[in-house]
Amino acid sequence: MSQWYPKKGRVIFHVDMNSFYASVEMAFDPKLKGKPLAIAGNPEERKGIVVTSSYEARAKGVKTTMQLWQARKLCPELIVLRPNFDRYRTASKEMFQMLAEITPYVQPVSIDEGYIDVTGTEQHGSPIEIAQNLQQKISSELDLPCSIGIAPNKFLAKMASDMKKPMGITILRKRDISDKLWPLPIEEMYGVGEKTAEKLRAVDINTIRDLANGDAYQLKRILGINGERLQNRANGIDVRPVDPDAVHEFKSIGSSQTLAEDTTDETAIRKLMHQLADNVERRMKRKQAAGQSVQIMIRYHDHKTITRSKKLPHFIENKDDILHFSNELFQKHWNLEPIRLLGITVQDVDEKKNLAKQLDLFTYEKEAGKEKLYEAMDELSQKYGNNIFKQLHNDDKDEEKPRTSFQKDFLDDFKK
DNA sequence: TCTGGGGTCCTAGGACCC
DNA sequence: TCTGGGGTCCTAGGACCC
Repeated sequence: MSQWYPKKGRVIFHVDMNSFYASVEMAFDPKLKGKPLAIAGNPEERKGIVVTSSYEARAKGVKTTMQLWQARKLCPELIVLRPNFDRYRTASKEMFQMLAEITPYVQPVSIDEGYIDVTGTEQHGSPIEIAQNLQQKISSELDLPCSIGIAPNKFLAKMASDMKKPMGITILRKRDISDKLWPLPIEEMYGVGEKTAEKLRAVDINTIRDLANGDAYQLKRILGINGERLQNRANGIDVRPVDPDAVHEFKSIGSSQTLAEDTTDETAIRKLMHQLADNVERRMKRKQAAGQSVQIMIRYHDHKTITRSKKLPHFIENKDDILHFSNELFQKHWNLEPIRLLGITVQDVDEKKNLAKQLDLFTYEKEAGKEKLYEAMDELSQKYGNNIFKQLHNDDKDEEKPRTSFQKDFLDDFKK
């Protein structure tokens, strides 16, 4: 966790790749350039929705999440490709590598966008020069377009990168807010979705300016803590640091899939559960992670969706365990109606190297002595909370009683 | 005719403890 | 016997983002 204290005069970039999947395909096969292109799932399995489309397709009205048949109606010459995630991951990695050459303060937020904090990197030139060089490098070496927002904080940088696409560079200083940010309709603000926009419109807040100057008390009443946060952002206030470690602090790993058709067939359901558990296990292995809760999701024929979860007394990482607890939840909560989608997610996930540190505490005591152990536990409990020690207790319910009593002593001490 | 699949964060009620 | 207040954990659901 980087303790990068927000300070005055930060310079933050938000780098946003333009129609990323479509652009990668065009870089891969230049014959596609200049043509209306859509990346979409499989239409036969009712996943035929547009994930990304090129600007040429957008000009004809093609939009993300649109059904494929709709898109084809709007644009009969549309070229449709299935996604090639390996290609996108490779391109993404190379792009982030270029960001890392400028500064170690790189925070990826998704496969195609990220923040960097370029404060104090004058040796590379002025912020605008750095941005131009970066955009040029990504374009010439990867053949990919991007937009860059330059601002004193993350929120403004994010809004700025959205203002000029494709291949834009936009500076949004505090003094530009009134002219550039405030005129925008409220739903264009990052963090304001459909529901929040409805609520705001209902009290006659229609632009970001209205939000910035709105009644703080009223906002808190209708949006809770989020009202305060959104209003701050509308006023250009956002102290969140660019955190390079955030990418390692994942909290859940899940997999879900819509069935080819709604079903009550237990064989089909079992097969899908296996697939999902397999998928989750594979990705947990890749990340060297284990987790302590299992959640299942069931979406029924009528789109009604439920989630059911269970916190476990120990960490799990294997397919057998994932499947076992998922099945348990499923059997208990399925209402026997036809199912459209199933999902399995492992939550309370951490990298095993961190967990190993916890489990090794008692070896550590023997080697380093009690004083050192107390320090280590102090550190761990501050990071994870005291309940982490209860897990150890549950793990060793039957044997190793001394551990349990030791913990109790420790926790008593700890409270004093 | 019903928008996929991967996530994060927040809320709210009940259980439980002090 | 009923009376508070404070805090955390667990679970389910909702909103949002890409």
